[in-house]
Amino acid sequence: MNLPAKSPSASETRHRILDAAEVLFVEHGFEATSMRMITGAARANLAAVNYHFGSKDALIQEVFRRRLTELNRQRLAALDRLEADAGGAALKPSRIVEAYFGTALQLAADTEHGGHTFMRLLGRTYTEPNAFIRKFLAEEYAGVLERFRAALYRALPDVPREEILWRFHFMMGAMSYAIAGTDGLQLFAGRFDDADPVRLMPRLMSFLLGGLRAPLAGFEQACDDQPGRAAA
Amino acid sequence: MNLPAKSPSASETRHRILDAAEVLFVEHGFEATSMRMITGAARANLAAVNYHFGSKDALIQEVFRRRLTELNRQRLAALDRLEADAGGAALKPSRIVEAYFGTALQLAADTEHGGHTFMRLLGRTYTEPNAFIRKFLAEEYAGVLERFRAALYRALPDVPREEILWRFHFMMGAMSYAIAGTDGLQLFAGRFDDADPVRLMPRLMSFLLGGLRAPLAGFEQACDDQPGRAAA
Amino acid sequence: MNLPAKSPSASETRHRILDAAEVLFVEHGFEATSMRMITGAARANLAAVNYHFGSKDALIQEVFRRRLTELNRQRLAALDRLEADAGGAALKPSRIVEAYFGTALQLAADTEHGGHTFMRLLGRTYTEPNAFIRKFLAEEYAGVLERFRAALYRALPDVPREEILWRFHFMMGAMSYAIAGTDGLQLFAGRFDDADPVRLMPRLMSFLLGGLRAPLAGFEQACDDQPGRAAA
Amino acid sequence: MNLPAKSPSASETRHRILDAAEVLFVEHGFEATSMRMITGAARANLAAVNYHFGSKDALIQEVFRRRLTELNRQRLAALDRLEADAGGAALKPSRIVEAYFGTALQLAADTEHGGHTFMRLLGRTYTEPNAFIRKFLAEEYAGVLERFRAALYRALPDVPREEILWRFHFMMGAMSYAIAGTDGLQLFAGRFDDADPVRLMPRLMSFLLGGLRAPLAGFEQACDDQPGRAAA
DNA sequence: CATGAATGAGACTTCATTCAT
DNA sequence: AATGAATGAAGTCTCATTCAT
Repeated sequence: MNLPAKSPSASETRHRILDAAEVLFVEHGFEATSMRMITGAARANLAAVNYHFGSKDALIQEVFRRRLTELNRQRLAALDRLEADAGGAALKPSRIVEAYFGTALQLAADTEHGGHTFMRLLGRTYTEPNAFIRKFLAEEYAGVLERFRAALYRALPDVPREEILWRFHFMMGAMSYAIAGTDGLQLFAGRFDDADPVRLMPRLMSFLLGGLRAPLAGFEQACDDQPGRAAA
Repeated sequence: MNLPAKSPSASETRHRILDAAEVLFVEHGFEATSMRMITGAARANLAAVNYHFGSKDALIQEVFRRRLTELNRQRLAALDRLEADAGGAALKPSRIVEAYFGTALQLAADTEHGGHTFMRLLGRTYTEPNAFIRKFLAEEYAGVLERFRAALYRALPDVPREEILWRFHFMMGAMSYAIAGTDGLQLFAGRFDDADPVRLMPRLMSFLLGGLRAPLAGFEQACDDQPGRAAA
Repeated sequence: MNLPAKSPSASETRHRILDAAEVLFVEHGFEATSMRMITGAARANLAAVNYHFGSKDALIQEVFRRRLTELNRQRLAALDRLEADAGGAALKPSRIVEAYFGTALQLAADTEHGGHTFMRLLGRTYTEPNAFIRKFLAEEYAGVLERFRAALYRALPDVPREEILWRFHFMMGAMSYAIAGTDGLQLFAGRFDDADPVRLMPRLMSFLLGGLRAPLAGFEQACDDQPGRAAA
Repeated sequence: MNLPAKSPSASETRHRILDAAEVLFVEHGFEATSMRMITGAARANLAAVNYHFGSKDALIQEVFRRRLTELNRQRLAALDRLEADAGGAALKPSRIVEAYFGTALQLAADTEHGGHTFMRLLGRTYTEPNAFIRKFLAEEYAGVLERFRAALYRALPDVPREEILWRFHFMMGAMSYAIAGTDGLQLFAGRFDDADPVRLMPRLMSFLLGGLRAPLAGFEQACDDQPGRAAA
């Protein structure tokens, strides 16, 4: 099984280009990655990108589309399952957050099929200056975000909706940076002995939910300011 | 002090270039911002950048240096004050976080003198792929981070050090994205009626501390999963 | 005859390519018309041109050949008829000019079957810099021009032969430009309310014959310098 | 005198590029002339065209502008002189034609400073398919043509204005082709022993005026159909 | 008879940088 | 202190063409 696809319609070159581009985009960024670098790494002709995708921009778009379509499909499926299980009752916010960020973290933990690579790329791209990329990313996300936004509104009826959006925003930032920034800047170079993406999940999820549950205004709650110890 | 800058070494052209570059770097990124764009916006000769700074990379470095030096000086000063006030006792973690992130948020709230612009740039740069930029940013931060890391270790003696680093990491991500991503991707386009950077501060701070205080492992704490209401 | 073209050698794709190429060549020129444009407009595969014609140059050649062969056949037939009618006597120069240019103008008046399109293309091609095109056009014309040159020599025995050639040259220029330039440059934009190619014929023919009959050297003939009014 | 201009502001490279481009455009056409060919011939760097002109199109435009401005200035000056001499009386049509076409032919006779080269280029360009070139040529000509059109209308008050425009059109065609086509297609290859552009002038002028004076409609005027012999 | 995939060559343009002035 | 001219390298993209199917 898993024989190399010989069918020309599956265009094996096309896939090699997408894979090579994904890796190089993470490593050097979109602008600094030249078509020559991509086709070189993909063992393809320089003109192959334009032949298969039309332009560099279209290639970038396809790199995202093939992964995001699947990721967001899984996110929606997870949310569907939650709602089906709840049977009309309001969902627990933590479950919603898990459905959204857990799915992404699972993809980020996949180091075998490029999932980790892609999530690093995606994390960085949220602050991408290129207008074209921003635009189609927003379009690609529109549907999913709408669903999760509505779910959170229902789950947190007493929280001002604007605050919900902000916290969702903060959570996305924490996750993006956690994934994209770790191998990048390495501000605490050498100190992350354990950058295993698998173990990132519980750490990040705990942080995110802590942030989500934090008191709404001000931060001078009477507390000892120490992380709590989870009940076993 | 504060003499009228008559000195030719203070070269007004130099400042115009730095200001123009800062704005353009935020808008288009480093690679996509050409020397022509910079010198054009700064009403300077194309060769002026190389004349004043030596190279594009050196210009980038200087754009960061002039702001980061001051920002990190303020951070250290805030930490010094805290420690002086505590008189040898352990600091409250929330105060440390305030000293680090509050200072940055104050700069981000300054829309008059380019502070906001710079913080957006800085936020994006944490995930910058360019090796040269990563390297000097790490150097620029080394001292401050060392101090704050040590302070947090002392303030949270019972928390595994690795976990402290991770949470610091998550907090930086949430802040960076909150500042850099807001005007960028706009995933929830049009829904942020209130993107005022001044009001960002309490919101973000509350979220960060919530994350910092979250239970360490797992997230099935017995709680109602709702954000708390701060005591007045 | 007129059997339904079932023969595969008549390949309908071939004709669609020729028709599309003719139109595009007029619109954009040879160099600026790519094989993609041609096969796209002809709803054919990109490789179809090379398959059917061998190369782009061969296609260009065929676009001309299929029309020129017929046009020049008609020209020769008209001249044959004139000579047959004259029964050995010298021909009137105006009849010869009519045989040559009138035939072309008739083709140019055919807007139904691409004749107009082709004549615009032909008109422009007389000044085509491409060596290959010049060469085969010259060959294609060699026979016809030889016959008409000889006829004019006979019809105008007192006029230096060099002058005859020059005037023939001038006439071709006037006609080419009249056909090719009208829809193109439009120097007098909007002023040609009547660009009907059918009505072009008498106008141009009158001009050509006026030029042909003009005094040979100098131009200070005693005349009122006004166009004559034709006798009804 | 005529020392090589050392001043950098006169940018000698710029002129070399313009001269080289003019020659190559005549020889190969705009599309088939690459920037490499131009800068190669001008002994300049490949980037020099973009530095001095901004783009290939802008270079094309400048090639025309520098010559056409002068040519049309001379045409207007000639017309001004005619009108001044006439002192309010109507001009002879032949004088107007001389002012317009004679000036052009004089430039075409200048083989020393590229005038001949340029006129061949100009002649071909009247049927140029490239929309951009057509547009700016039309603009460049607008003023001159307006003046000459008005002058011809005044000089030929009894001739329908539309007919005047057509004949002007025909004359431009005859001239363009006479200049541009001679060295090009060479339909009568080898037969023009005397292609001397200086001697072209009286020949063409005679033809043009013959066409201008031709009877207006139909061409069956009672005449012997022979070119007249000019009165000495 | 026809086509999808692929390619080598070359197109125009832009880049950061240098240098003489 | 500053600049206009110039350049080598490299960018993306399009070209006509080929070939296995």
